[in-house]
Amino acid sequence: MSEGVEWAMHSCLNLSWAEPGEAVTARRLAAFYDLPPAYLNKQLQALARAGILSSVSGPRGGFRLNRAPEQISLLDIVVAIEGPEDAFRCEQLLRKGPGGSDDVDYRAHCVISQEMRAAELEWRRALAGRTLADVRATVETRFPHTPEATRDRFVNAPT
Amino acid sequence: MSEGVEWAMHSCLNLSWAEPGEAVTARRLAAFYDLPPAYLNKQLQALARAGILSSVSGPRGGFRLNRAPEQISLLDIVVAIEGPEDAFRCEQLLRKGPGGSDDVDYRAHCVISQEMRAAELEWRRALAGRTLADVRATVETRFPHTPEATRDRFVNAPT
DNA sequence: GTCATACTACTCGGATAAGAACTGTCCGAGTGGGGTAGG
DNA sequence: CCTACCCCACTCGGACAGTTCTTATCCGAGTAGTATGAC
Repeated sequence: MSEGVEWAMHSCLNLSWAEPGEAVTARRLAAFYDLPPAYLNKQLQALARAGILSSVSGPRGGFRLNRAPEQISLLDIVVAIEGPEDAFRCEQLLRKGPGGSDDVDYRAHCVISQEMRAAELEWRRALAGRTLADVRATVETRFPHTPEATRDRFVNAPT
Repeated sequence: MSEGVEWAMHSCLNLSWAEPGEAVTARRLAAFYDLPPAYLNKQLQALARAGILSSVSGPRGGFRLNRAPEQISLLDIVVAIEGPEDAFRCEQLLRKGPGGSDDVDYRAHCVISQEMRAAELEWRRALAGRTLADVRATVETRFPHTPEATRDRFVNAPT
């Protein structure tokens, strides 16, 4: 899995602590964890294309959450970065096997493909059932000073 | 996910239909689906290193299942090819964040890491709960001629 | 006829290239704010 | 003093290289079977 998923998760979480309506630049988000700003920008663009973030150009521009954290599942973020296709992609080997036919969609009929898909469905279900708001609430319970510290850092970023 | 996982699944399934004690060469297994024999051989080597297959060199050599199909879970095969590490690897970004410490293992404490791990655990649980014997039984129920057709092809492979 | 031996063909195994995907960087299009000159 | 305009700095956005991982291939080590020759 791409490393950008982790960056996107942490950045969305940090954005959820920003002042409402405030746009945060990719550079400031990158400064949190010493990430390459241009590359993080690329990931944020993907999140914007997926409708998770909205982007504003120019001075006072940046990114902000486009939906309430309750409406953003972890699966949404993963899909925005990794794409919608399954990790296990059935190449329909059975077409070339004994008794294989070109008219059959083996992605649906191959038992192995079914099992792999069922497993990935469990993974997706788990991620779809947790939202950014859940994560934020858990963090705030364990580390109550985090929202304040994050907002501070938005304002007083080292660069 | 590597394409080799699919090849390994189908090859293990085919091997489960071989005569007991019969070794099948990588070339014959590759002929099933027009796969590159040398590259499939590489995947079979990984399965052998993982203890799923046993390999025999020389004439009359090849690969065969090293355990009963009931003792081979789909997760075993995936791990043999893809390796044991998680798809989502936590880079411990929080170390560089506000209040981050070098002495904390954020793979265990970061909430995002925990959520991603929980989801992958569901995926692993689903794969670990299904064995090669389960898949074989399902295939034999739906396509009763498959075992015979497979053994035929082991003997009369086109090359 | 029987046995030992050398040979050959065949297989796995790891070392070696080609290609693709991920990672990282750069510059241009567009925008909002501030300064400046005029009224 | 107020207003309109222009300039500029700043940000996203997509196009452009570097690096790692996956995919694919090739040749050598080792082995079982076979043919051969001696006894």
